[in-house]
Amino acid sequence: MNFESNISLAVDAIVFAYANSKLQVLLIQPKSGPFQNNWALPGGFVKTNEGLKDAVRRELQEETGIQVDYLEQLYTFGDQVDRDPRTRVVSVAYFALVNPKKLVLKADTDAAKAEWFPLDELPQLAYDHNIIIKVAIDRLKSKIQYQPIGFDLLNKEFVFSELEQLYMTILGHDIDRRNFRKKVLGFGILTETGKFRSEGSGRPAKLYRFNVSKYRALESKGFHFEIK
Amino acid sequence: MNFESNISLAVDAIVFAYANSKLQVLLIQPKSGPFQNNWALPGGFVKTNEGLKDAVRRELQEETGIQVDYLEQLYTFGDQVDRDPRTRVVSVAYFALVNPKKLVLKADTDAAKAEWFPLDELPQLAYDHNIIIKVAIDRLKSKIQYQPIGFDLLNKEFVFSELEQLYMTILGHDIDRRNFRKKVLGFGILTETGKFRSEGSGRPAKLYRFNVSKYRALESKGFHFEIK
DNA sequence: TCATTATTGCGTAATATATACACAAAAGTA
DNA sequence: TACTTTTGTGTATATATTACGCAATAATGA
Repeated sequence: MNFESNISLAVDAIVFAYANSKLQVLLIQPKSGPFQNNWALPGGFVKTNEGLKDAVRRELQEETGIQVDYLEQLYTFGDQVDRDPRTRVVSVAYFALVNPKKLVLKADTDAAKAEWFPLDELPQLAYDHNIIIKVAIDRLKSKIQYQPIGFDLLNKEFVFSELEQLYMTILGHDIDRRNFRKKVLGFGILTETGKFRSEGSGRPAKLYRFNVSKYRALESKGFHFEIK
Repeated sequence: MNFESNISLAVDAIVFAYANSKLQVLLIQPKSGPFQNNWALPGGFVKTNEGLKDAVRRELQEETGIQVDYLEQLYTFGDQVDRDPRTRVVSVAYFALVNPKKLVLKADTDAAKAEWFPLDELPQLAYDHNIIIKVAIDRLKSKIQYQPIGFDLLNKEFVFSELEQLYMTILGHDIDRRNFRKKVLGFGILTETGKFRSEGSGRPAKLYRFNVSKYRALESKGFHFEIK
């Protein structure tokens, strides 16, 4: 059996952040290749002795200096043989979330030019990356409804209106403040910090924290997170 | 940039069928390689100019002679560098369903030895295929709850008790016959054929058919299939 | 052929969940 | 100190889910 392959294996990362009531995607400016005028998802070829997830983490570090808060495999793009005009490349796309602190990109890495783009202002994208982003948005939209991953898009301590805004932005429909609060608090997975935050005018808001261990405990007892 | 790769790309298929109130998985006996004494998932290396899904279909045809009724990408296994003791192999696993007619495997293809195994009687498996199957079961379990893929495991014309049994088997808990029927019929995605089936003793049962176009129409109007 | 057994088909009441909706409290601002 | 902004809270209604028993139809065997 011959193990030589003419297929190159790459990974790409779709990193989402949340700022200004908008979802943001992290893009880089390719230094080389056929798409130097376009922006692209961070990513690159997998090394022979490197796990896929490790490859994503490495590329993200190298190209953007970012360490993500949530990372999961999204989909492997390899049905279209000419995705990359140079050679056959199959790409395993990963889906990542970061909290707002990561929005300021450090320039002190050997990072390529990297920037955040709001979803509704995406530039021309390289390869099939617009399709990949679409798939990632779908995943985010559906997963945020049955897994508590939204908290990874917020600061550790957050205010109810932020959580609510986040869900409205991602799901694309209004949410009743009272019912939302009632439901989420009813889960018993948030801890009051006792602190308040006062942003401009208006009554100061209670700061909450997502309680991972409580969530895990409830989950193992059959609790099922769900927000529609 | 150098495109040579030492990573081989494979596809594997987890094909489920439903028989004797049990889920069955399709396995093959490897002709070569380090696992000739074990059974393995059908699959093989992807050709340079072949889409991933095409590769799965080809391998399934070659190794088992089967054409599946439902096929979707499951997960790409590539975090463990030594999954295959011979060389680095990343495998894109696909998840497939077939109806009961396909349970009789044709011997007239150039198929390797292929057999159906009930999930609770799986033999020793090659590579990390037991893990892959576990992931596939999880997917089936969750997906059958929000997509009408269960019908792909039944004959075109089926009886309510079969559908109910299928769900009980996969979800692993009892279902109230009346509530189940009420709910599913309420969806409006089944068509009565007008025919009946009498299996042994007992009152003959109405034969139904899954109405794909009705489902699509409802879906586009916001209908959301869900069975817990 | 008639009683028995097995399986299907069906409705209603009780409970739980989701939705709709308005006003007071706490801060900043003019 | 009046006005604006934002947060925090409860109740009534509608909807969905669950629990539950009995008659109809066929095969089987005494």
